[in-house]
Amino acid sequence: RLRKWQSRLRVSDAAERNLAFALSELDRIASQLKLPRHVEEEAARLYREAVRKGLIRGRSIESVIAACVYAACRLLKVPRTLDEIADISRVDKKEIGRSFRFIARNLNLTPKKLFVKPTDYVNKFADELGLSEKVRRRAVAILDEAYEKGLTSGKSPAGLVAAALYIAGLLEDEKRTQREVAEVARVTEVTVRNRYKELVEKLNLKIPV
Amino acid sequence: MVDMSNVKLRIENIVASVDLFTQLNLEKVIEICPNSKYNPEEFPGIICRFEEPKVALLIFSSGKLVVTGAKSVEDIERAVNKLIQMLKKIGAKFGRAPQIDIQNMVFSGDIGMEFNLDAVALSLPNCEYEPEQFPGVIYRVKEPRAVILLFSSGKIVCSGAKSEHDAWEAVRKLLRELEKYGLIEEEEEW
DNA sequence: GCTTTAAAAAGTAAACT
DNA sequence: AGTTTACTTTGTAAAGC
Repeated sequence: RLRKWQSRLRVSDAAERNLAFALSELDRIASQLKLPRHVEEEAARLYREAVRKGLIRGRSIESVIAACVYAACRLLKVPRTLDEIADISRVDKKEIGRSFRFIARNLNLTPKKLFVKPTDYVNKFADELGLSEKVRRRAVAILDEAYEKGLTSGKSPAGLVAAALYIAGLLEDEKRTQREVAEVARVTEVTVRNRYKELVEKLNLKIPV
Repeated sequence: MVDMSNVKLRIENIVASVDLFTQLNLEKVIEICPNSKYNPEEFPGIICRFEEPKVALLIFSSGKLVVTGAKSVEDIERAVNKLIQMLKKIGAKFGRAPQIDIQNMVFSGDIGMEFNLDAVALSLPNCEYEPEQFPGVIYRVKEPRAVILLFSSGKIVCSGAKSEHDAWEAVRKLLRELEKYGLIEEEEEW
């Protein structure tokens, strides 16, 4: 009897310790990424639900916390790339991505709920690049037309937004280099060039020389 | 009725497990396998490649094998028989015919139509689509058990099926779902 | 869970020219 | 700016850590 009681105490002790560790890790990530409080709270809620459903089994607490942060950002439309989260997490991007897909499947986080409009990324990247409202609107128009013409399926949203901002910058005479847009979007210059090439060709854009 | 007349499937890879029902001394086996690799510290089996038929074999001391890379079941049988002839030269005894089980067949294919994967992900239940991580929609079919990767070009990859018939059934089920959610006839309405 | 093996899809990354 | 090679995803068995 006493033994059983003690083991239950031990189990809840471990569970509490794990939760405390998880929440401190969440705090660390949230403050470094300067996430709004509601995003951090949503990530904590997702984590508790994941624990309740036994989704942590076989995964590290850190990868699940990072995955919950990414999921909360997507759910609440607060753009953050997986790379930004992976940079400050101890686990790599691949592992966080796996945990993210696993919790998304099991917490019914459908693609619809997780969908973030390219527009939201436009504003985030444009903020970091110091681009005007005019350039942002032009970039969104380019992205909308690209979507209508079926040029976006399967492509990295970050890469598309980076190229759209690069083009919009050229068209509105607020040029940013490929290197600059690639850096804020966390994609390579080659990806910016590839998307740029396709958008300019298929949307018949005239780039001023 | 689902129209499968424009759908194509092609075998790309077959994985089979084999039991030779004989214990093997791997130290002796490596000496007769030309292009082979054996590092028990990193992997317990011998990794051996045949050029004809073109397959890769994993050979274990229990006498069990894994044959991968084959394009037909016949290739697997030929590879197993070829290995048995080689093993006989180093004194291995075979009292009965090997047991071959097909474990996985991978197909590449084409549905013959382009897709707006955002639209597919929004309406098709139980699918995954994370273009930042992988360009295709991942769709799992329960019965027959298989997974289909669907790309915007309409090209597909079907893996996990245990027969060509199962792969076709899995693709048929995906098409039924796509049709059910109005994702098939689209062509202009992106 | 991991280790190793095979092959395709289409996108992106890393390393070069 | 563009090429080559390599890696992302899916599934599967083997023996052992």
